[in-house]
Amino acid sequence: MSQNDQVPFLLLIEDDDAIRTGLELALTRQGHRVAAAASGEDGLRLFKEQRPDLIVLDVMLPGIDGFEVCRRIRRTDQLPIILLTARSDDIDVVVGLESGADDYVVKPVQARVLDARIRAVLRRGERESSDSSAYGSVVIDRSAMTVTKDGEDLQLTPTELRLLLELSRRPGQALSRQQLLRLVWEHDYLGDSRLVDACVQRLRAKVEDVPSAPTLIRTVRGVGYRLDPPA
Amino acid sequence: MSQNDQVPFLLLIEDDDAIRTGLELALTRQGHRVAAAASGEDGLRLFKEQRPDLIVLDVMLPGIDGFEVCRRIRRTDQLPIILLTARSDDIDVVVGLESGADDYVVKPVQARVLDARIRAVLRRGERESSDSSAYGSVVIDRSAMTVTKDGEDLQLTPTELRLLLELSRRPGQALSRQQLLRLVWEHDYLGDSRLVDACVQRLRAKVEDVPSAPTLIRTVRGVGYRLDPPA
DNA sequence: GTGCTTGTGACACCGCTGTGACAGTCGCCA
DNA sequence: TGGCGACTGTCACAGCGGTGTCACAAGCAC
Repeated sequence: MSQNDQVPFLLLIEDDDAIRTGLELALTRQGHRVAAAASGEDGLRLFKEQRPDLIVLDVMLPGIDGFEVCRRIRRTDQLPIILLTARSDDIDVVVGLESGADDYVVKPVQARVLDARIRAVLRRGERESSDSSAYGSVVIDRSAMTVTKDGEDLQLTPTELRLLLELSRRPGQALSRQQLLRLVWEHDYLGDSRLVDACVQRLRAKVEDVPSAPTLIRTVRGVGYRLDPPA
Repeated sequence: MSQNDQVPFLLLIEDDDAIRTGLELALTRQGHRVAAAASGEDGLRLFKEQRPDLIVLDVMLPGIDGFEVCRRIRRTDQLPIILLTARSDDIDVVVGLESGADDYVVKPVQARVLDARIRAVLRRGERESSDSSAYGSVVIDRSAMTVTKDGEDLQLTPTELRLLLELSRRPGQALSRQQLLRLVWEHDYLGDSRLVDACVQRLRAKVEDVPSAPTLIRTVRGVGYRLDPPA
């Protein structure tokens, strides 16, 4: 938020000379400060020395590969990491996100695409730095314990608020009724009552534009519910 | 506060070497002056010697833990303290704020996020150190220790005044009855007495235009109370 | 003692919450 | 494509719990 004036400092880890120097040039021209490394080892060293704001990391590296670099960094730090992967290989994507990366880009990559991803990831990080998060017109303020829609207070009840807070701690992740029961109600067993559904319904009535066609709190059939991150 | 120049002077207390040196570097690059300590004892000593403008304090420390460091500092000083906590553990958060911290950040932490929080807390502090703040027609004068409404002295009792001051230290933030009890009364446990409510009621009677429909001191159902910042 | 402040407990009120029945919807399979 | 079964949405209602309010007595300073 206060950082909008400051130039982001990136670390680019990529062994292919042509791609590395090309991206370094392009990203510099897009207004970033860039450091570059040609191997995983050099990358980790540079990371510790220079503390970049974000890392762009090739997956296929000689020696320590990108996934491993990612995991090692994640042990102590949570700066954004964008993976560069050779093909749109879904397995790679999964492993990458599991190893703690924030986003991935498929090679060959256009500098302006990469730049757009970089800015998106940095923006996301800044939004999370405040205690509030926005889902379309709905804004959750964790410190004030209020939820607003188009700027107006939604007056959620305590249970509705807790439910929304728990969902928003894991945006995009489906939570079962059991899990929600534990997280929100601190019960263990739900009979066959409509407890969770009823609360979700009440929450939708306040939060959604069209409660009968929810776009925020989605039903995951056979599982439970999921809070969709903003588009 | 010994340092009144432009660059904020931070004290970082963190026992993990990797995180400490990493954050020290990153924060320095973000434009802060940073001193660092690896234990609670060292931290307290450095604090007395160097008088930083703000402290970033890990909770899990060998020997004196972060909460205790926080409490000891708070006995004599009001400088902003940001806690670093291992997980988004709600209990930790509550205890942290009760021990007198101004904010908390969950580890692993992104340097950018921490920087944003630091600037936010410092900004808040600047607003406060101007010794008066206005909430609509209600003006709190910290140096005179008076509260006026439409220019007339409200004659708050000592407890009412302390309650209002604690609320106004965190405008817009909901505070639980437990937290208020610790901050204002320095008790640990509230039975099921209406202590906080009664005091809030008396304060509202003096401060609000329509005490039965409060606009300044809002009830946050299931949580506690919150002082609304001026529109 | 006098006057003010503060903590306590009783009480009423209001709105939240959980329940269960029923209707509606979705997906699967023939 | 249509039907069936399972799953989900919806609703009304009664009980409950949190909050506002108040009176009173103890504490305290003068």
